[in-house]
Amino acid sequence: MEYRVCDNGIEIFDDVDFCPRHIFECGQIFSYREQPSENGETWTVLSGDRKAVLERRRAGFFIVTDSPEYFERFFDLETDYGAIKSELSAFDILKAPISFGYGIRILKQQLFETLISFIVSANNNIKRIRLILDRLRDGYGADMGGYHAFPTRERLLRVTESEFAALGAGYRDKYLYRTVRQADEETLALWSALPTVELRKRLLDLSGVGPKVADCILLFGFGRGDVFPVDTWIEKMYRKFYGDTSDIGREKIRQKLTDIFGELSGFAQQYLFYYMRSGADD
DNA sequence: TACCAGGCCCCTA
DNA sequence: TAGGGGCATGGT
Repeated sequence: MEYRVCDNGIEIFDDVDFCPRHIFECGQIFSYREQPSENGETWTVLSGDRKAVLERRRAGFFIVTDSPEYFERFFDLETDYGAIKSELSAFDILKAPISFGYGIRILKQQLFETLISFIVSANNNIKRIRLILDRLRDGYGADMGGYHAFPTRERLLRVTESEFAALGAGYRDKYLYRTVRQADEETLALWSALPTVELRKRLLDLSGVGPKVADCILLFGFGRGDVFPVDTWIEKMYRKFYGDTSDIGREKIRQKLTDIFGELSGFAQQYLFYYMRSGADD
């Protein structure tokens, strides 16, 4: 994909392998907003303490930001999604989902933010996840002038269980309280050197992190493509597409799907998730 | 008004 | 090791 990094942002000369709506609404991130604008769509996205605004251009987009290099990595611009889609299109099950979510890119998000966000995501709906995480940013994140940074672990150490509950986190309050004490940004960064299987074990030791949440952190934070998060939507998809009416559990579904898609599991999963959740499979 | 949501924890057997 | 009840709360 053709793009150019400049002082005040990034020019994207493509609207096929890069679509903000697909990227943001496919469920991998919660801190974004669409604004009505004259020339179509404008999006704001926050990552850690940084911000970017995406504006429509004639044949692509312009990403306005003070941190172009950061967002070049964040949007995974160096990866050839055309090649990934081409390879995955060999699977019948993915033809329609890829056609539907053609502009998806897997974001490379902050580790601590991804950890906290996906603990909140468990057994929750996306609108409420966004609500809770917005409150977390506004309540405990540094004021960056117009928006709040994602809170640091240092700051969250001073948040009580009942304060987490007051954000609307419900019974996840204790998971958040415990995990903030179990994991810090530096340790998570060190874990980046571990192979996926070992790294997954470390994540599963954290409170509120089960198989599905661990796989999301591996995919959206650590950039591991060899994981396939299985949630309620993927389970529905699996049962429907493969006509499986047995009592197969999510762990076995996960094993089957990672066997099928290998190193591209995470990408396949994201096209399928977006397709299913949008109700486009009817 | 029920049922559901990008599930996890913890107790049984 | 596997299975299942319980769980906060907002969306639909």
